[in-house]
Amino acid sequence: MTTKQPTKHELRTQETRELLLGAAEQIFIRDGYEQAELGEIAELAGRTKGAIYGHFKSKEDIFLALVESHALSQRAAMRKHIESSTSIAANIAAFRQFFVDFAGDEKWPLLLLEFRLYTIRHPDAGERLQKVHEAIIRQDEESAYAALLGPAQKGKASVSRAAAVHAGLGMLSALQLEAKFSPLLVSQGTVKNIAGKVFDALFETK
Amino acid sequence: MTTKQPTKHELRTQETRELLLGAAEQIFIRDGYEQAELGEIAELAGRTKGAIYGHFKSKEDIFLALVESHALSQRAAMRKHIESSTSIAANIAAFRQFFVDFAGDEKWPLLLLEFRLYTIRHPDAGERLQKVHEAIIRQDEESAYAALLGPAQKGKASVSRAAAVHAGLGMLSALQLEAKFSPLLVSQGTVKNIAGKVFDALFETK
Amino acid sequence: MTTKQPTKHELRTQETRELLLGAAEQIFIRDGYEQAELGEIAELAGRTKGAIYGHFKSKEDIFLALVESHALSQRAAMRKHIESSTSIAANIAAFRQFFVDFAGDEKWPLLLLEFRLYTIRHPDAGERLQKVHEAIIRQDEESAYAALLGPAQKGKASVSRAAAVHAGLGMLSALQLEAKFSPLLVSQGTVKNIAGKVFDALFETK
Amino acid sequence: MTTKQPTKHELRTQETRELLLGAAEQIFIRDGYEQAELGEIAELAGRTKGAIYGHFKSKEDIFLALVESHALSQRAAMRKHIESSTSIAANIAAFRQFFVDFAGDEKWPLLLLEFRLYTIRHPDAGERLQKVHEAIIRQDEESAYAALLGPAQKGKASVSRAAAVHAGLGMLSALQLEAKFSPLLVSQGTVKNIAGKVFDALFETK
DNA sequence: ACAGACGGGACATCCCGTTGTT
DNA sequence: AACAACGGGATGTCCCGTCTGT
Repeated sequence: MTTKQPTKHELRTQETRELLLGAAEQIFIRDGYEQAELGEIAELAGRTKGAIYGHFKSKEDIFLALVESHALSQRAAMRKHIESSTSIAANIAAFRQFFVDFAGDEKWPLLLLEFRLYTIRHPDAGERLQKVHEAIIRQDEESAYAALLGPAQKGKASVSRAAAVHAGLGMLSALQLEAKFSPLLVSQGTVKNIAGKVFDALFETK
Repeated sequence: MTTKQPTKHELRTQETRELLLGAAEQIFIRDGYEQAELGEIAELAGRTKGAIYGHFKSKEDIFLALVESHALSQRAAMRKHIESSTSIAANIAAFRQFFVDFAGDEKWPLLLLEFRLYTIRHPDAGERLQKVHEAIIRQDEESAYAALLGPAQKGKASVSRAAAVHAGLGMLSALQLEAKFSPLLVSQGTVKNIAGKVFDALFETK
Repeated sequence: MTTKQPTKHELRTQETRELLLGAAEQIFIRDGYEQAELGEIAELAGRTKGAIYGHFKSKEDIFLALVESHALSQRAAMRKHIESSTSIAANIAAFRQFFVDFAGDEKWPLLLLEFRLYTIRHPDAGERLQKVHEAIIRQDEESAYAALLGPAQKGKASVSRAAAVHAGLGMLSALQLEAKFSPLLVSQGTVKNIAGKVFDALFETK
Repeated sequence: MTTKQPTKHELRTQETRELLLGAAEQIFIRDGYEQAELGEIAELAGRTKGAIYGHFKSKEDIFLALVESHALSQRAAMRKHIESSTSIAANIAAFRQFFVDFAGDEKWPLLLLEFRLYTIRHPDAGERLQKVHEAIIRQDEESAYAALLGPAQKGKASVSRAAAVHAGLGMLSALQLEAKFSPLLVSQGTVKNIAGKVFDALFETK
């Protein structure tokens, strides 16, 4: 076996890291990046601030680690969905489902919004940001998406596949935000309806 | 007339208020609510913090006043657009134009996003928040929008007019955010294309 | 009159600055730079940490301001001493007195030692450091000191006037330190004796 | 024999201790006591903080152990020098050489300065401090030094042998500090020149 | 003996809002 | 109305020393 037995230290480390990221998720979503307090995150995780700084370099670092972790699991989930599919039409259907589910999620969209705002306002946050971007964005996106979903329509008003994915996810984040903002007007059901419509419009799937 | 002639003093006061709001706009958009510093706002306006507290009660207050001011001028502009229109089709066209312009604006969408986030996280912010909401939202919205744009489609997947307006504006805010986040992928031109598609999808105008 | 009446604000500012620097002197000397607490300095001055940051940019800044202030008053005092002197011999006597007094001072030597250590360990502390240096050190030192004290002896073992001044002040700082370290062995009287001997040796005044 | 053969285990332990002290020397000299980080010391020694706390009780303890170790080896070296000497004149010459070498050393003087400052500021540091003092200072110093160097001159301005030794070493520490502070003005060559002059002045050796 | 994780607690820094002044 | 100084209080960051495990 190449995987050696994990020691208790390693187990503890892993457990703490997950506890911290779990707590960070709650607090960052609830309070936003700036208002989130590391002390509260630690407390929620049953640890102290000292533990946070044993695992992460800074508040920024734990935030980015959280986004990265979400992105990776998100991507893995999607890959699984699509692996079992054989036709472009099926891919599109799977992708559509992913979109709708994404809009309906109450956590990830808000986290992504925070991340977008943070990134715009800290363009020099450095290499860590690069890694997170790579976890969200793929290389050579357009061809990858074209292979998945078929090429984009041609024409003046057409939108490339990659742009559609990005803009779509961004807009759906805001849709969930809106649902939280005016829950009476924009229910979770409405969110799903709208998400579907937007997907169809962006990817022009008759 | 109840409105008396403004004195020189009042003019000066009014000017300061506008200077402050103008500076606040820049700083709040650039840094976000939490990171924005009142000192910097004052400095940019050529005043000091004392001036801010002469005109506003708190940081929250100047932020909300800014959003309210934008909302009112926005609404006035739209009203003007529509007043000259006579048919529902023309209304829809005018409204579509408003949507596309909104998405292309580089300030107001970001401000609105900040406002949404702030509101969600400070639901008990009190009466000031109410006034701002009223500036953005109308009473009896659905019927107002229906009168303007015609009734929404019926059916399981249909979306009410009011919900469409809210969700649409929210999503377009995020679209502009995306344009700032990935300018290479989502250009300002793409923003307008997508804004149009989303409008058509939401309001189902063949 | 060119000097306009100071406002109460300016008076208060000046007073607070002096209070803070006075308190800083006590604490920095007693505890050293690292162990000194800004809170204690503020408290001793009857102000709060907020006040410190209204007057100085950082802990480093208040420390350097303190050293600079001391250096300037020190230099002014010496200049006064020497102005009234007419011959080189009288200058030397005045300088010797200054040396002995310096060694006997219980504050300034320790402050200078802290400053030396700080400077060595923070070579990149920037322009502020330059200003402080200029307050302590003169330009074109050698000729200035030569004019004051006569030229240095020639020969292999001779020491330039400027080097003698610097090394001398440094060593006397440590002498005072030693007096604090072993008060029984090195009394304040011994300090003055030794300071005189060292001066004579360095400046080779028979 | 009470000293039994060291086992392999004990050798390893001894080696670690020396590694740690070597690393500590570098870090304490470079950063000063307060700024020195135990983590960095451990890393430099190729160990972890756990190892430090296996060998020493605290940060203070390793610092004092370091000073003590230096002092002991220093004293041993000097004893060797002097053992081979037969006349007081030769002793004085040997002692002078020791002084000049001390001033030229780039480590021990700085360490001693740190120790002096630390001691002044922690007078109640307890028994550990006593041990270190005994390593540096001898009992019945004056008679010991008088035997070595001849009695001190009599007279108002005379300085006892013991005081001269202490004050001398203290001042030379600061001399090396000055060389690091203004290397252009006070070169290592100048340091040796001045050290010699100061020695002659303090011990009044024609 | 040594490694690694974590607690615990301190502290510089920051900035909003208040107070007295002009 | 506007300025300027200051209080007040929070919080990210840091690091020593302990404790468990190997």
